[in-house]
Amino acid sequence: MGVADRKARDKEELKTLILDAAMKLFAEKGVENVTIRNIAEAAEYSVGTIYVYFKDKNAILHALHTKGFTALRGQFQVLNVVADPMERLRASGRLYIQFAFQNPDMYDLMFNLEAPVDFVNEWADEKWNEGRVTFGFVRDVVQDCINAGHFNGHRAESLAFMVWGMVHGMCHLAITQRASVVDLTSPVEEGYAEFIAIIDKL
Amino acid sequence: MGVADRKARDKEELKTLILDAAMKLFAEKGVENVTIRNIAEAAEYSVGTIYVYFKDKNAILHALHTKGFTALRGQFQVLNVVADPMERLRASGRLYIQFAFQNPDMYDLMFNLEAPVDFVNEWADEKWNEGRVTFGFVRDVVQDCINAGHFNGHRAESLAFMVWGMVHGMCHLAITQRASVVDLTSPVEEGYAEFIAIIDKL
DNA sequence: GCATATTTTGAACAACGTTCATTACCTTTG
DNA sequence: CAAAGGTAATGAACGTTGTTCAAAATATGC
Repeated sequence: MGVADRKARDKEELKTLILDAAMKLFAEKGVENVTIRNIAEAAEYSVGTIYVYFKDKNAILHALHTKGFTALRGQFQVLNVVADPMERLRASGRLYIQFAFQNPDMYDLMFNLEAPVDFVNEWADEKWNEGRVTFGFVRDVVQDCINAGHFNGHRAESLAFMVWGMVHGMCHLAITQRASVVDLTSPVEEGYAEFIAIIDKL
Repeated sequence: MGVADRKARDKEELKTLILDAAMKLFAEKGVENVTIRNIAEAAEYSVGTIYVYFKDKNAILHALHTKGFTALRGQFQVLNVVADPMERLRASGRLYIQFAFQNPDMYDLMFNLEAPVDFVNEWADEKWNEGRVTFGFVRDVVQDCINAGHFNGHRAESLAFMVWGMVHGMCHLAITQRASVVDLTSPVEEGYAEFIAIIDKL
């Protein structure tokens, strides 16, 4: 096997090597069907080595989950060039949907991974930073819209959560196959178009 | 143990007995942490008996998932007494949110259970009936609103999906702890209030 | 070149979902 | 009532999982 003929690699690289192998397998076989032994084989290391670099399987899932939010946040940065806040809001939703559909497995990991006991404090107690920053971007966009005179009588925090929930909800329903009961060819796109039409009328 | 001192019970009842035991354990320990052996012990039967009544563990999850949608559909029926379609729409969302928060484990099961291979046809190919009927209720409400002159220029199917996505998305984020990054005491309620405010202005 | 520290290994363990030959129970018949 | 036949319940056993850890391999320092 490949275990024999591999080169010496830097230590920190190994962590990302394992993560890359895991992510690749998740995309191929689905998160549920990937074992630590699979990951070890794909990374060309033994099972024990995986546990030297990651406390347990959940730590791998959690690392990928964070990587996903970092990637999404990075994509959001690009939108800062859009001057008009309303257009920036529209584009945020479009980009979010695009991200979800281009990385459905990653998306699934980012939102269906239940907070493991080890990370439960990091989750509930103010410390889930990637999520905080990513939502913060959306809230800031909404706040900019309000400052520009839109959404009269609405508050940024709650309105931003509604928007996040709407876009996430449609993506989640689609990715978990629940949108098959909707008689549309592109439910998420068409649903989002309804939202755009609504805010255009406000 | 309890296995010895139990009475003879009707055959079809045993299936629901097993399901009730499973649901109870899910609520107590979380879906992930419940084993077939747990369920068997709670139902006071042996492991093998579980497999007489259910093909495998997924069949149990799928049965509960369907039970959940049936229950939700039943709750929706009550709303038919609400004459005004717009008020019925608002009430549907409120009831949906209430259902999700009163049965978070059931809700998790209903939407996070990935379509098992055995049921994949039932899902994708037009046969996921409980879901179809439940969504159909929402679409009909929206259609009634349109017929009554509201939501000018919108289509019932896509608008209904947007609404479903919004309410589901907020509930899902809250139940999976993601709403902790939102600086609100009741993110879902306040987010839904924003939606109500928006449609009141249309 | 030897000793020490670090990294990698994979056999072993407990617990899981699942199967199936065996046992226990119930019903029918003479 | 007793024997026969059918149905329901059983739990030991199997393969696979996540995880551990003493041992082996490799790298580093002197």
